[in-house]
Amino acid sequence: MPAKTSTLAMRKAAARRPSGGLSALEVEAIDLFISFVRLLGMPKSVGEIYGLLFASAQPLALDALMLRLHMSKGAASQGLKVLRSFGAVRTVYVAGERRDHYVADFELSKFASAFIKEELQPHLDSGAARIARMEQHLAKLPKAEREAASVRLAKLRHWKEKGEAMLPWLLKFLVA
Amino acid sequence: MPAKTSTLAMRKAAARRPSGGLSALEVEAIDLFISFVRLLGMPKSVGEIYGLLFASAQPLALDALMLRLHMSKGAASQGLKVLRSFGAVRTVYVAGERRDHYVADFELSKFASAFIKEELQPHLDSGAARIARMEQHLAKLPKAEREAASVRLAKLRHWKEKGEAMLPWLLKFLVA
DNA sequence: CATCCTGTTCATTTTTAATTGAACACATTG
DNA sequence: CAATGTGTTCAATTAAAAATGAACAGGATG
Repeated sequence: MPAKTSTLAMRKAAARRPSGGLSALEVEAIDLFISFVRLLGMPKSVGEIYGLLFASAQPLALDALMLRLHMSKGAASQGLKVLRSFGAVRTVYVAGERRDHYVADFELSKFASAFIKEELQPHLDSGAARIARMEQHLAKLPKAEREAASVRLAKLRHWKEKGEAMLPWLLKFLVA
Repeated sequence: MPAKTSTLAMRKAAARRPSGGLSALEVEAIDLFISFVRLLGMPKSVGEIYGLLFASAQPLALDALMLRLHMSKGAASQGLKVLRSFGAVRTVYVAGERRDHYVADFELSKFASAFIKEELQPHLDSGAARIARMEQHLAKLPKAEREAASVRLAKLRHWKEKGEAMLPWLLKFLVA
């Protein structure tokens, strides 16, 4: 059974901008999230979608997003896919509606932990693998070069350890 | 007076690859730093340059970078410019050489603090400004919409504060 | 002071990333 | 079971970012 998710006044307000007029508040939210997702290296369409859902009092379906953001169906579908994939957005049941309706999950930490798990962690791992390989190469160098190189490698190892120490902390901080 | 920065053996090794042959170690270092700078949203040429300087036992001049990385003069010049700008790289005096020679500064924290100061901090600031503007808009909304929106705004404020709390800590952690 | 050397800048080109839109698969409906 | 509604995928297009290379400015050199 659906919860009462919107008031009559809200529905009226939404009806007043059926095909794209965005309120000043919505525009600010969208801008905010565009720059946020860009910082994480995601396409701006993802920020647009999340921003609008974040600001919207009602759940929105794919065509509402297309219409109000002037975005193609493909982009909206893909954007929702990545947002779903890390739980930043979820579908809600809307009585008598056939199409999926989406709402934003307010836990911003979902962005952060997805970023950490999908970007930072793999980078650290491949970095560690590369350092290991460099150690192999090191052994084969003539002594003169080896000494200079091993100092540098020690630096890399140190950074790697620092990164590995930081990630869990960062994750905890953001999720808390 | 110049310090003794390279041995004869090193010079010979360098001479063996005058125009681009990169050692296995250099290739690994370059790959590592390419993926690192990409993570920070910088062009890969910056990672190539820093990677080669990091791995190189001798200071390198602009043409050496061009030659060994197969990179245009413009790209090398620009890349060095950004690396200099946050102190990841510096020039060293080399006796009897007219052109500038560069070495990598090993404090990786320079990348991190540059990123924080030039990317994260401005984002947080503009985010704060946007939230303030949203609060203005909020006041003008009809009551029904205002209530839902103010819950969301409170969320945003909370994230903003979290970010502001995190940055100094992060900076300290990385520089330490 | 004319010439060469070194490095920077910036308009153009190339490369890479994101978006579009049409084809498709699948479910629903009459 | 045809027709319609909904959402996904992916080849083609468009837009954004980065690299190139030629023009330039300033400094050294003879």
